[in-house]
Amino acid sequence: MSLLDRFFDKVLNRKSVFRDKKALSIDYIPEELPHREQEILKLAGILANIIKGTRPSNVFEYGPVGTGKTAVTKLVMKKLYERARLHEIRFCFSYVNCRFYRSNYRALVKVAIDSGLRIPKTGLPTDVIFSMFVKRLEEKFDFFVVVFDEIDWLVKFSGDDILYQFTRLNGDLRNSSVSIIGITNDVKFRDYLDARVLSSLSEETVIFSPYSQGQLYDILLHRATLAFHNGCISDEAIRYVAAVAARDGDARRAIDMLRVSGEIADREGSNIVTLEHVKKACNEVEKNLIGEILAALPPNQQLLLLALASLSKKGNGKITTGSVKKEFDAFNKRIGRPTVTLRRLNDYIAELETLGIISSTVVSFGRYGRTRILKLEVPTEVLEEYLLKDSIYREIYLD
DNA sequence: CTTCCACCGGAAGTACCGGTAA
DNA sequence: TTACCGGTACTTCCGGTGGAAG
Repeated sequence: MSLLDRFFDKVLNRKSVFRDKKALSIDYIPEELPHREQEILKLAGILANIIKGTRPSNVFEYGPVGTGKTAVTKLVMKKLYERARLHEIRFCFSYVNCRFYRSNYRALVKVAIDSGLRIPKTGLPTDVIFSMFVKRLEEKFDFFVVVFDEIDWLVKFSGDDILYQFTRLNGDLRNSSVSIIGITNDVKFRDYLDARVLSSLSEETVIFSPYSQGQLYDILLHRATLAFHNGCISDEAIRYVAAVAARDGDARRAIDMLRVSGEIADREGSNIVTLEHVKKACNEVEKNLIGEILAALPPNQQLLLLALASLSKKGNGKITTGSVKKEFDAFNKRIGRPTVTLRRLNDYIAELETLGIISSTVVSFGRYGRTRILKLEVPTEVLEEYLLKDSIYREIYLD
């Protein structure tokens, strides 16, 4: 038997610590959501009107990342759907993650498709699709609920036109009705929303608060019993994850860490997930997060970060917009790629700032102008590790 | 007090792309 | 094929603006 054959056999025969890894995936929705009973009941209470035959209020859900907004909503919608079918109520819903459907047009198409219409991804005018959707509603459904998850992305990129249209849709509908659930974690979201839309959107509000360490422990324990074989994860490991994640009460990150811990244990051929595995996982998750973000960035933004890194390495004081622009232009010239205007560069800076990769503060030097002071929020070594994989970047960076 | 620097950031426009309907 | 539709990725234009210098 060859080396490889023996290796494959070994992999095949190796026992995994996982019983059901799906239970730790991001889009897994368990039947039970510990410590979210209040929120589930509140949301279900609002939507239960559908079973009774009256239109439920629009709902606005607010809370930081990883507090169960999406999970609670999906769970309630699923149960509601089953229940409505039981009572032969013509009910349908659409779940739109606005991070992916961030233009009015795309979001509308997603909703229309979920209502059962066959719509091309592009090419049709918006109002045509809207009237197709309205017709569909009148013909097929008594109730329709649209969930806009991460609704702030939609509004930020495309304004609130579509929300306005949806909120006033009920006035035109005779046989059916539409309700909207908006979900966000952006505190400032309310500021850039039209007052009319805001008031009709928040007929009801459900607030989600971060999990405490104890609550995180319960959640992790619950998921771990689903995902791991009995006794394949130590209690101290779970406690450690709960403690780390308690910093920002983010259950999604905690669950992700648990999954990676298990993968590391498998990789090392261990039959139990130990504290060591978990500690490694914490580092890996953190690093991967940054790496994935950096890799997904458009080349110009990567180059901007490189320019920033190079300037901060030279270390001659504060880095202003102007100095970055100069370095950025120089880099582009060396690669032989056209550069962009300062206006566009400002947009890059703003985008990188919302991603948390850089931070900036406006300062005034009086006579010597007003500008922004830029700072990298990611260690330069980490940045170099991920960006200098590209040989073109290496050439221009190491001067 | 006024000036004026070095930008900021909104609005509108341009070019190109992939798609549909007639 | 042509006339649209919407998206992306910019550019052009231009009216601000905090505060040291004059």
